[in-house]
Amino acid sequence: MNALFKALNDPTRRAILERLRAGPATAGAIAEQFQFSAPTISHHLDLLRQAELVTSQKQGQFVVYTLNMTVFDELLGWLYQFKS
Amino acid sequence: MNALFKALNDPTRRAILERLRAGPATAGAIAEQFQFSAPTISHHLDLLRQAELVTSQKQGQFVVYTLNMTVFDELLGWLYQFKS
DNA sequence: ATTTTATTTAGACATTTGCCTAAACATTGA
DNA sequence: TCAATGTTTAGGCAAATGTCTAAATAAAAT
Repeated sequence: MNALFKALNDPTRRAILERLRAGPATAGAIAEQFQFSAPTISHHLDLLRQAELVTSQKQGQFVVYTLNMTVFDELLGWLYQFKS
Repeated sequence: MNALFKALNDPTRRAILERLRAGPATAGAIAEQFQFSAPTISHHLDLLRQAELVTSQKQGQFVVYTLNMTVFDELLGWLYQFKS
């Protein structure tokens, strides 16, 4: 839960998640959309992975990142306790 | 949206929200439940108020904090885009 | 009036965060 | 094998964060 909220508490990381809604993408393709350096984006991706918001698979020299929507359910569950 | 995620990115603040599910409470009553100093809790309450997750009304020398569930809908809306 | 009680504001300090550049690692292609 | 490409790791730095104590503010009680 901590890692989840931490990962979401950054506009760049939230934008990465929104980008991945369109489908999996390589680290490089993701990095192209932002003005930050590749290492910076790599670090953001690492935090998203720690929160299990994304998964990564190595494909040759590329690393493909994919949204993991499973974790959203955990978050929704936490939020729903406030809806009653 | 930024203030919202920022406010949620702290276990003490999330615990305060959960405390307020049981009903409104004064700053002092909230602070009693934690090991932190009153100023620290006051600061957390300030961040929750900035995110509009809580409202506060002064009642005599007390300040009563109340959950504001309205903002949760905004968050649910953001999450929902990932569910399809 | 003065003191007590409730809360916030101010200022300091250590830790965490987000960014960078340089270097390392891993895979592909000449 | 050597060079090019894609990505991560390492290390450094400024800004933000979470905590504290001391002081200020405001209302209540004596």
